[in-house]
Amino acid sequence: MDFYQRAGIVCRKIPRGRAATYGQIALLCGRPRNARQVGYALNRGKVGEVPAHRVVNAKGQLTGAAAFETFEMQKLLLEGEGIEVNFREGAWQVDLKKYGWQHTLQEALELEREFRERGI
DNA sequence: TCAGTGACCAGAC
DNA sequence: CGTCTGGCCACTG
Repeated sequence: MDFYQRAGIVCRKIPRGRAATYGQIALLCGRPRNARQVGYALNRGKVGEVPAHRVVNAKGQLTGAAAFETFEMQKLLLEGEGIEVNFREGAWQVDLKKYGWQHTLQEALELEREFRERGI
């Protein structure tokens, strides 16, 4: 399987106004323990054009902010979609209970089918 | 070849 | 609550 291609497809499915976690993307790619590689892939632009600002860590922290044009960019992009960003525990973060992407089983199965169709 | 380092995380305690 | 561990793997010196 091509993990990076899968990650790109998954990222493009994150709905506007929602945030997904690295672990969640790894899970949807069929590699539940590859959260680190998701961050690596985004950092190195290995996943193509994706809404990378919607990807946060398991606590909702904007840990990738430094990789954007300016440090505030990710926060501004999220706020532009109606997502609240608060400074807590020494970091900017979103409330995943409110804004987390609660993907359905349907969506997961749909992705699996898409991967199979594309042979990745 | 090898050890260290990351946009990480679930589970164990 | 907090801290630790092992799993992941491309890249670097």
